[in-house]
Amino acid sequence: MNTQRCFLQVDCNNFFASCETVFDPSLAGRPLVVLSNNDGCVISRSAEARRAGVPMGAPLFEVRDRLKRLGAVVMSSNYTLYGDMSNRVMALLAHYARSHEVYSVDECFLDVTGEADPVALARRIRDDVLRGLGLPVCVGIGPTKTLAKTANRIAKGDPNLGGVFSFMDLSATEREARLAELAVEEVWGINRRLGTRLRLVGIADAAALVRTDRDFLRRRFSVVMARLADELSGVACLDIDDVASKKKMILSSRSFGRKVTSLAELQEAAAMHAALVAEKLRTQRSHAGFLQVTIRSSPHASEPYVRDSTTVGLLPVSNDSRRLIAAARDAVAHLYRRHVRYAKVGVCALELSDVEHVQDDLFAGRADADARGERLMAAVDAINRKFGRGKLKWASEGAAQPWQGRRDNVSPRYTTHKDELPIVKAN
DNA sequence: TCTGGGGTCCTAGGACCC
DNA sequence: TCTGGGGTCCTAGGACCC
Repeated sequence: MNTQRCFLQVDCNNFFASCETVFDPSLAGRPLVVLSNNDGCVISRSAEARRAGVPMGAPLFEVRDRLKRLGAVVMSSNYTLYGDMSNRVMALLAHYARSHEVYSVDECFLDVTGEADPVALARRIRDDVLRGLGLPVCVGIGPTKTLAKTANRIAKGDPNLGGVFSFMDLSATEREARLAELAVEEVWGINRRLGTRLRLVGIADAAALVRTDRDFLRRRFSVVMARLADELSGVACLDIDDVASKKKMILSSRSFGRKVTSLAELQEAAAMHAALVAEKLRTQRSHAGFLQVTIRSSPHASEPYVRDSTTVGLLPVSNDSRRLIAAARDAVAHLYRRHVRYAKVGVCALELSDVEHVQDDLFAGRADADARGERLMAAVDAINRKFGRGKLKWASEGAAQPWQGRRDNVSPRYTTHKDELPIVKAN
């Protein structure tokens, strides 16, 4: 017998803003926004800020007056806190299903195929996450991942649903009616550009997409679009990806707190990113075959936009911070142009391979020849794990780092740093 | 003055081969 | 005068996600 698949999609509401509120209850019920790195844009809003019309993604300088009028709280982002809370949510969710997929920092898919009452399970999950971690979540349920995702969107949009919506027991007519209410741009995987192209051929809502001939979608758009239509129709094409696969590229980049014109400072920043990339490579036990370095000015400034990048091969492949730093510094020196006001630098590791499967190079010798280097990196990582990232730095990263971004109002790292634990006072 | 960061997948088109 | 065609591999760029 063919059991119908059943997926739950759990998504934290306003995740970053909610994390802040958990540890500072005085924020509850107030308009609150969390900013991107460098205090640039709004990337998370409390329900109150959303209702007041603060747009997602808006640059701070454009909405600053409005936020002030609203009496809104404006926070810098605290990824240490959000990352730790995310781990706690995911660990809890893993208990409810035979397999689960951590889809993003605040989202998880659960495979609960065979579950007798998925709606009851979803309500229990909601209660447990709220009680255990203080975070509100919505749960979408469907026979495919895309329908579960869509159900979640419906649950989020209608307060009467109590945070849970299911496609499982709807008749074909009922399902079609729900999908007809969903603009095509609101479907997972369709954004503005694809939405515009779909509308040009008369597809304006999710129900219309389901009715469209798959061959046409494949030819006119892509296999992804045809698969999307299948998924929305209840035919499961996507499965749970439950083995955390290794990254195929690892990058680190950041805007500067102010424009940078000196080569020395650019190189310091590039060295810092290279060291971070190397550390991430070691964490997932990979070597990089190539390093790509990009430096650019601001695309918003009045002066001409400059964006230069170069890719250098690492022979033999490596995850040694010193080699990546040297390569990044050389690359920056090569790309650097005088008089450009640089806004950002990024370092990206490509062509990653497992350290367990080292491909020896005929000319460059054995990749693992430097056992001392490996021990050194292991020691550096151990110290930084124990005492906090960045405790041990490379001299070429610079000491003062005047190019670092702004973080004017960052909350304490409540859950990961002993000296920043929240203190509860009892009267 | 001030506009994020880290990823994945797919396709088109050129290079190259026979 | 007439100047092939089909297959594969690779890369850059586009589009999307959160």
